[in-house]
Amino acid sequence: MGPQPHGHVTLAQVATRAGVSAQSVSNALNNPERVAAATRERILAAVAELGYEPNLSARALRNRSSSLIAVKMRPARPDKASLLMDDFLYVLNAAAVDAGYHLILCHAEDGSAGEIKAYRDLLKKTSVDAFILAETHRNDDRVAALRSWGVPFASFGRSWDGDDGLAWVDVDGRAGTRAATEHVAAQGHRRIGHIGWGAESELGQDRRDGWLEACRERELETDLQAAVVDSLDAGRQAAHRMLDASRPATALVCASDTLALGVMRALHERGLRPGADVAITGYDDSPTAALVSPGLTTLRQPIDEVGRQLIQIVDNLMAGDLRQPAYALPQHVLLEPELIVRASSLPGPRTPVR
Amino acid sequence: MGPQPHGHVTLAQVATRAGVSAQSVSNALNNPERVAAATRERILAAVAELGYEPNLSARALRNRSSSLIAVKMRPARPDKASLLMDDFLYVLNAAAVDAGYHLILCHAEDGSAGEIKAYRDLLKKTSVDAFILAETHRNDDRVAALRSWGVPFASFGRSWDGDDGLAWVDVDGRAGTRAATEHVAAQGHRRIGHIGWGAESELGQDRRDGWLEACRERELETDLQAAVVDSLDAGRQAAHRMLDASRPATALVCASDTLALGVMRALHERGLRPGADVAITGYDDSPTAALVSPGLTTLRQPIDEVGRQLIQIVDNLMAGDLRQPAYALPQHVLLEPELIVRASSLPGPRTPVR
DNA sequence: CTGCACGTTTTTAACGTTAATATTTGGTGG
DNA sequence: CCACCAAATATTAACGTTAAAAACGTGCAG
Repeated sequence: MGPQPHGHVTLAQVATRAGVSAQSVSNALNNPERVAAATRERILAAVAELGYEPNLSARALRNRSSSLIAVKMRPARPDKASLLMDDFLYVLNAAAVDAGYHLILCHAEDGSAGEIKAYRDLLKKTSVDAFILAETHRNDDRVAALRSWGVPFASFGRSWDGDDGLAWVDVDGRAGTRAATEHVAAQGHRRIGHIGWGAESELGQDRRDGWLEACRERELETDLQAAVVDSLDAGRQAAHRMLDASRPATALVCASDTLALGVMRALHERGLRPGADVAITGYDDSPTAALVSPGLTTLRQPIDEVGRQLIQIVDNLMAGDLRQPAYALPQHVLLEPELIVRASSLPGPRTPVR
Repeated sequence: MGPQPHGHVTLAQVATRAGVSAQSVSNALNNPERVAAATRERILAAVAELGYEPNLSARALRNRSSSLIAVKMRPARPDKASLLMDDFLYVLNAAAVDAGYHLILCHAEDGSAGEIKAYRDLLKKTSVDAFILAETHRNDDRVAALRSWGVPFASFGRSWDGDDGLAWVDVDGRAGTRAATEHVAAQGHRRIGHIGWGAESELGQDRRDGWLEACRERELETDLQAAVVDSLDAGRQAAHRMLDASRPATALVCASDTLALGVMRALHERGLRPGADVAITGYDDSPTAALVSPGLTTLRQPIDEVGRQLIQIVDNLMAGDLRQPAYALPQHVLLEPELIVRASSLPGPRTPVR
């Protein structure tokens, strides 16, 4: 009585079983209101009995839509605290499956030429329905390309060039860094430095601004700042500079966990203790942050929510796509990060007891 | 002169352009030897000119194969050093794309019931061509299910029940732990403890065996061992126990970076220095290992190679599938991990200079 | 009793590809 | 000059689904 061992059950077989036409079965499943209640029940019984599942290839061909959403994989740089890509993919996929889609991975170098070609190929070949981008920047080629093709897409990371047509979900970096700065200020710190990224990074500027604002409100000096690349060693060297200053930093707010871990390395080299001697905060709540000793105070991005929202946006776009090709319903979602306080920013006991 | 703005180019359009039938175009692309050289060139020119890319949905429907390989995403547990899933997916995807496939993510709880149903659904609905599993264990339901369905699949992680029909790629955990043990022994350590996982984990036993062997060869005691769950806190507590022993450990070889980081936490709590006071080694070379201070000595798994091999195996299986349904060409690949020596296992300078 | 509208169901055709089969072409040997 | 063969190309049909149009009652107003 179980389902067939092999040879996928088709619509036609279900139709025969239920004594109706194939189209009625299709309707019963996709447009239930079009078929009479009694017939519908009979059909659904046959579907359940035979264990029918629609063949997505056929449906994709017929509908010109694959229910696949493409996401780009980035290589995990060895030097960096894994940027929650792992978690992000997981929640994104969960949300996608929930909404009836599947995630398909896109492979391309970060260089935009090959990347755009990869997108186009994917689009032409597999009929990918939508794209999820991460880390868009000013004048992003990918955004231009995807829009010119009329494909629904959404970005994790806002449009920095004030492009209202772009749908995005982002996390408020300024508010995050501000919270971290206020937190260390509340511990009594007055010489609070910031280690972040160069001016070419809009994200970096945003995070730095939060520190600037918080310092100005408290009339703290803002001379201790560094704009470096995102690597352990860059953070380490910047920390050494700020600790060698005539009036050295007692707290360092960083734009990433990677940089903060570089600071910890510097302290380790100087025989100083994170927390007790110098307060440190990072950004991202990478797995590493919870695992180092002492634990790293950091900002957790609500990626579950980011994932859900992104899928919802492309889902909407795909529905709306039927009426308007573009700028139908631009959506922007700005979420708040959460400050996770660990020992790296607290004076703590001299010799902690277990 | 560019390709059409929209409305995907079809085989028929190329055929018209080249003045041949659609089938000839199909042949020119898939079975070049069947068409005359002159015609082939004319066709390929038309293909290039129109920017034709085959529609994979149509091809999937016709061929009953989607060129999609399913991989399961796991939730990244907060307590764990990100288990290289990120990197693994990246290299796996790169290898897949290289071989003409795409990776599609599978979502399911780890509980086997729902997971198998998810696999089956994917198989029925999308015509997924193959599966990649990770961390198979003894009497794995998934292996049984996939085999019963006759789907090609390969596993990252060997078959622990001596199942020769299962194709797998794995990394030699025993050799890895042995290398770590020999490394600390070479530093002069004589009281070398091991913190690993319980007997239910075949992987854990394998890694422990490497430590046991290395100790026995050197006639070192093996009384300092702990079998715990894979969490920071478990590692931390086990470390405290081994340091409280009457003849305490001076080196701790761990089955994972997570456990090793727990040991570091314990040392931090006791005011001891990793490397200088107690040598520590981990396993996996998670991003965290390079970022903590001091850096964590650990074993790097050659995941690039793992990814390539896995894809090659399923690729072979899919080719061979035409002749033999199963046990056609079972493949087993055992790779060696690489010991990455960092400061956590070295006596090092008392106060390192930058 | 005819005609018409409505709710329900079936038929037809198409999405783009390719295996299987059929047809054409050019060349050989009888 | 015809029969025959091989190579090259064309035609047919099918993969499973669904939009669109057609067909089928059934009830109701004229």
